[in-house]
Amino acid sequence: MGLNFDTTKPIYEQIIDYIKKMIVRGELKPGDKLPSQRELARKIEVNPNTIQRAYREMEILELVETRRGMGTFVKEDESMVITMKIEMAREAVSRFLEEMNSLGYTEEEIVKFINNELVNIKKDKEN
Amino acid sequence: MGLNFDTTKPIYEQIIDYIKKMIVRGELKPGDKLPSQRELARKIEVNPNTIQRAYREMEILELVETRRGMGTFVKEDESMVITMKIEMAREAVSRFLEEMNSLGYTEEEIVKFINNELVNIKKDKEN
Amino acid sequence: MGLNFDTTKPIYEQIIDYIKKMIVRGELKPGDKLPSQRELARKIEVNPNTIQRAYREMEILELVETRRGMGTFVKEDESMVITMKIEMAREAVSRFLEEMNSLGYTEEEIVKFINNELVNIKKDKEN
Amino acid sequence: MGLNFDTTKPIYEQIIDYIKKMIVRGELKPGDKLPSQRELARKIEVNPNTIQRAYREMEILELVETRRGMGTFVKEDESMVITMKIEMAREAVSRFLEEMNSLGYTEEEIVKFINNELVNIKKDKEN
DNA sequence: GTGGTCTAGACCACT
DNA sequence: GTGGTCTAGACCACC
Repeated sequence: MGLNFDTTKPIYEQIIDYIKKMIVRGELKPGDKLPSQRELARKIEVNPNTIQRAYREMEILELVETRRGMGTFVKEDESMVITMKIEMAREAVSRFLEEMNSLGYTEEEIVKFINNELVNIKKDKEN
Repeated sequence: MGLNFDTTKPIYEQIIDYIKKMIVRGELKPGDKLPSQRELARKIEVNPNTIQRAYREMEILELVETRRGMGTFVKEDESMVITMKIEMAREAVSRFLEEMNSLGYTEEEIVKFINNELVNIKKDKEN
Repeated sequence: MGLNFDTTKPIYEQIIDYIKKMIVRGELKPGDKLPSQRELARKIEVNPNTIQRAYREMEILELVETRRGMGTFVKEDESMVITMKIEMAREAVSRFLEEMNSLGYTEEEIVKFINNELVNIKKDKEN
Repeated sequence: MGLNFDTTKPIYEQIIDYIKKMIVRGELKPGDKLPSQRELARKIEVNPNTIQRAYREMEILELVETRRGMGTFVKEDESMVITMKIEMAREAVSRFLEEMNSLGYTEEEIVKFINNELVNIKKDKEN
């Protein structure tokens, strides 16, 4: 049946996603300092090593850079932010299209459906 | 930070989701027999009681009906299938819109984006 | 002969019936806490899983809601209580009419009979 | 909580009820012969001793009489039939009133309710 | 063979 | 403490 029961995402990946979203939304701008590993660990009640791993992976991906004794900073690379935003949006779209396909919707139906929903949401907001 | 690390879905819910999708896609039609609880348990290697729970919940939800000694069958209720399809699509759309919002996209941008993506996909298919 | 000898109701259904009646009678009001699963299991001497099943079914039916670590509570939905009361009364009436029919009574006779009985009961109470 | 889980009625009592209903409805008239114990046992797939017990109890209650070598017959006592019909109806009414009371209905409400239901049933039949 | 009920008990998460 | 999930296995009823 192709079922895959263990769907947990590692915590460090969830942290990466969260920080990437903050960057993409502009809540963390190029050059901004991330919270210190220890501080963040305390705040979200996670082992400091988990934060360490998340920051390390983001450094490998060149999203952030660590300056010894200074902390971890968002890279000064505006184009990276833009690329990342598009890439993450593409992934969201692709997951969404896959899911709608798995429900048996064709591309045309998907467009109709989402337009309908947006109209509904607008109406809701007006009231 | 509003993080919620435990993202596991219970196995029985994943089974329900999977079967609901099969119904919605028409791979299981009203009146069709589901695999027997024991057979499915062997196949996907979970305890028969877990399957039992999934089937039972679907029965309470009136998606399926069980006949003692005969098996478990998709309910003969075409309108239920249609309702379910729309409801599941709505949920998918809502999750998607939320995610795009969390990336900082407005409604208009989302529509543009998804149309672009669909055009890209069409091009890919043509090649 | 159409006889059906096995008339046992599952324990979990009997528990559901009992609690539904308490809700309908107002002994359990919307928002009230049900006894904890373990406490009730001890009290009526059944396995905690049996209680769990009864509570779970009531949750799917949206009669109660459970809050992790807090307990299980009657839903804050007064209209649900009213609907349930009427539905349960209808079932009782229908069972009764069926039984009277099986004794050979017509509708008119049934009405007469029950009115007579009520008069008798009133008299009994007065003495 | 006053719950009583074992609600099974002995099979021989269920058989007695069934035959009493046939007598009350006039499907078995005073003087009629009941099916032989062996025949009935085969028919409803029950141990002959169970039938034996049911017939024996009905004899004690003076509903039937056994004539050696001839079989078992409904007693030639029309007034007994009438008494029994009333008694069984009273029991049904009493069970019904009890149940409605347990749902929180007063006598007046019960009368209203049952009249309503009867009107509904009539309407259903007309269509 | 099928599903239905119930028990026993482990382990986890939330408060 | 609370409920939630899952496993293991017994026993029963229907076909």
